[in-house]
Amino acid sequence: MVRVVDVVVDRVVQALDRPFTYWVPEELADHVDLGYRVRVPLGRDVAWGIVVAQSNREETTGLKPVLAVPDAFPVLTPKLIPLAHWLSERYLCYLPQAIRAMVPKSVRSGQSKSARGRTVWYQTVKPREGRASQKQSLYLWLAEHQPVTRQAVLAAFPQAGPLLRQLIQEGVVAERSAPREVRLGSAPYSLTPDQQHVVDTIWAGRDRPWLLQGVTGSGKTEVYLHLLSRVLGQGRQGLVLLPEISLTPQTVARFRDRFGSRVGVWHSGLSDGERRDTWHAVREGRMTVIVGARSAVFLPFLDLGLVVLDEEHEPSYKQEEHPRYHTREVALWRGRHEGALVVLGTATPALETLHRAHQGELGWTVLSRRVAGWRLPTVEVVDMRQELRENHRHIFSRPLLAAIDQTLARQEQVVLFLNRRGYSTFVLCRSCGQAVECPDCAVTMTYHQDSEKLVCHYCQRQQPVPTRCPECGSDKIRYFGAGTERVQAEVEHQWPGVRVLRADRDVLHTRDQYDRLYQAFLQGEADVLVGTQMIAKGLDFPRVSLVGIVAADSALNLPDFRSAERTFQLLVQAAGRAGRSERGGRVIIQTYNPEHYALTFAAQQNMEGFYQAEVLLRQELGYPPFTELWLLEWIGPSETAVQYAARVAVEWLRERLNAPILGPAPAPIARLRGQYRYHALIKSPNGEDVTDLLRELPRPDPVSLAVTRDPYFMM
DNA sequence: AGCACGCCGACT
DNA sequence: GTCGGCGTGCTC
Ligand SMILES: [Zn+2]
Ligand SMILES: [Zn+2]
Repeated sequence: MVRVVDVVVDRVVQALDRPFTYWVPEELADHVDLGYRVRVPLGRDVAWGIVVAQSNREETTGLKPVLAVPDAFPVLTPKLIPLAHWLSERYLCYLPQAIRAMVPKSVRSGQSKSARGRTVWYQTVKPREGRASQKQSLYLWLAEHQPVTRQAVLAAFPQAGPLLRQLIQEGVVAERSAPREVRLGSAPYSLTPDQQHVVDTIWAGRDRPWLLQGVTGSGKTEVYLHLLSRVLGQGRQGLVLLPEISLTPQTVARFRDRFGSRVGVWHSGLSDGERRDTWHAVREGRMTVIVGARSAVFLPFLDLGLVVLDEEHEPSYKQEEHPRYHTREVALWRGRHEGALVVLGTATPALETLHRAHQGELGWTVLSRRVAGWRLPTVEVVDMRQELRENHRHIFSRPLLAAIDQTLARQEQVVLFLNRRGYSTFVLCRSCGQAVECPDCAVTMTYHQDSEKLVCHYCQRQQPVPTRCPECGSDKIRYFGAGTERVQAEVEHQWPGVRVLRADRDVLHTRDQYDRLYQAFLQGEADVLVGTQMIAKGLDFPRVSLVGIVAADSALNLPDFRSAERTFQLLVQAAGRAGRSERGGRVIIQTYNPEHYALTFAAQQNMEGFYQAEVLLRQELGYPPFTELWLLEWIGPSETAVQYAARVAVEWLRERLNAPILGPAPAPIARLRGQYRYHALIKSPNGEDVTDLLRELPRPDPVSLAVTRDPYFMM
């Protein structure tokens, strides 16, 4: 009998999208196992691959041998192998693509085990004072990142060798062969009776996934912390997933304060060394709590007991590159297959999630009261059409102007939301009516006053601001559609001396900058914060008593069946930033559609009312959760070729599929970066299998086709 | 995806 | 004569 292994080779092509079988030479037999990386011959070439199955055979004729096994651990832990298959089937991608998304590159292409010495860990053991020096900054870095391996230290400080030795001699840093718990964390806070009830209810029903629907400010994080304690008490591990933007030092600190150095962080800003250290610590069970962004859902937990998906309605949980998975679905998969409790937490559940709760597929528990002393804010809707009719054309309505006045007079803070960056969203010629478009995209360019440029928000292309119309040469150029820069300027103009901060992608590039701005506003270093949706999430500003939503309709008119849902969620979440203290709060929503159900229910903070209205529409129009959507996008440099490919493919599908197909039609953004784009949307009634057909779909060469199951971005 | 084989045009 | 263009075919 000869041992053979099935290997998925790391080449992303249709023809190699299946395992290949190799025989295992005697001398490698002890080193190769499920999930291990292997070097294998492939044609006349040699390639990397991962073992996804193994067995024994009598004969090895026609098989080639495994050439080498570089690691002493599986890069894809055996529990995760079925997940790779599930991802590639469900989201229609190649297996190596799924594996690439699941295993960090620093692990996949790490040093071979022979080259990797014994792992040495460094931890601070005493505080150290000192002037700003190389040595002191190394110490501070260690204190912040500990426990860290030597590799990680050297990655951050290439010259750290001698300094490390000195720090160890001073006795402020210790070298260890395994990290020791430096901080045990504090005892749990006591819960409110509501929170206690929720924890007990979920724990009693932990054999199934739960929706925790808690109004903004109801203390969901405290519930997560208590559930984590219970899971850790069983000797298991916990994962808390957050939108990348919410993964601030304060958030992490709340978990670190409770659970000490057992807590690890996972996000896109980690260095390769940090990533590899954390990955191994999770796999070996040394790290028991991970607070992380989307991709943390693939970490190789030894014994996963709890997955929390906070702000579960957030669209950023949908991956935009292949495999285009939804973090919620992966979290639920892991819960099912690894026996972990899954908790989906939010004030404004996704419609699909709420539907599952109604159907009994999810346990459902509610925190309907804010923590002691906080009241839900009062919400007023201002009809901007009426303002216009009464000849008030300012971007701030009279009620909002008055409210800002009063709030500033009381020395309280104001938050103003607007979901558009820049100064003016478009630039128009008054003579010929032509708006300035991006040369590469079929969209108008946005005027940015900060940089004094026109910017395309889809391809980042920049242009000088025209003084004359590029079409007709007229100098009657006008600016329309206010963005955050304009709102900031308007506040500064209207209330001279008032300190205004702005939060959008143009001023906040890094997590650090975001954090500094948050701290500054929290400390009262400004009176008004103007921002995009990046400040609508779980931020906690006790001194904010007024939230103004400058243009509630901006998401409402997007060509997306979720536009009402998103508007509702954004309004409720934004309103939740007001009144996070006993001071109470007030929210003013400016809109041109005051009678739209997304607005009326948001003004009432009425999730259930919105759900009932929206679910009826979804059913009538054949959208999720009543159908499964597949978005097909054809992209290429020639419009006729793209259109033709789309038409042929959709015809081919219509001959074989009962499900309704919308399109093909030019995409809402018909051209992007010089490429033409056509869309079609399959509305598959739940159950009909579209996957196999889509796999066989003809794909003529010069046009590329991307397939997205359950699309979230349909532009 | 890589890599080799193969069969036609213009180059040291 | 041969160097190289990229069409076609294959990978346990
Ligand atoms: Zn563009
Ligand atoms: Zn013009």
